[in-house]
Amino acid sequence: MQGFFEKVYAAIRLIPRGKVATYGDIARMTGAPRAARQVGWALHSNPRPGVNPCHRVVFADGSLTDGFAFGGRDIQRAMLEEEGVEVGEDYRVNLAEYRWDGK
DNA sequence: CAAGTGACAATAA
DNA sequence: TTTATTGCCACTT
Repeated sequence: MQGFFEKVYAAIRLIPRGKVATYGDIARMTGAPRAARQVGWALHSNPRPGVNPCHRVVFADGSLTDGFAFGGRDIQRAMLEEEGVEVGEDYRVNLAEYRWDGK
C-alpha cells in the first residue's frame, strides 16, 4: 500500500530480462529522482519472494549490492549471468550495454 | 508532528 | 583507485 514501495516493485518488474537498472533510475521512474535509497530499502524491506527481480537492480556504477542481498553477491551475479548479463570480476556490470533504456 | 533510519548517489580528499 | 562526507527522500517509530 505504501505507494512508493509498490511503485518500486512494479518498476523493477518491468525491467526486461538480460538488462539491469540502477536505483536512481528506478527512483526516477517511480517519481522520486533522489529517492534511490528508498528503492533499496523497498527491496530489502519487503521483497516479494520469487516475484521481484531484485537481482536486476544495481548501483549507479554497475556494482552489485555488497553482501546484503539474497544470500550474497555470488547469487546475484549468477542470476544476472543466467539472464545474459556479463558481470565483471569486481561484481560490476557494463552499464553502457546492460543498463535498461527505460522503455 | 518530530526524529531516526537506510540494498543510494555525488563530490571531496 | 578507495575511503570519507554530505545530501537526499520516503518509511518507521
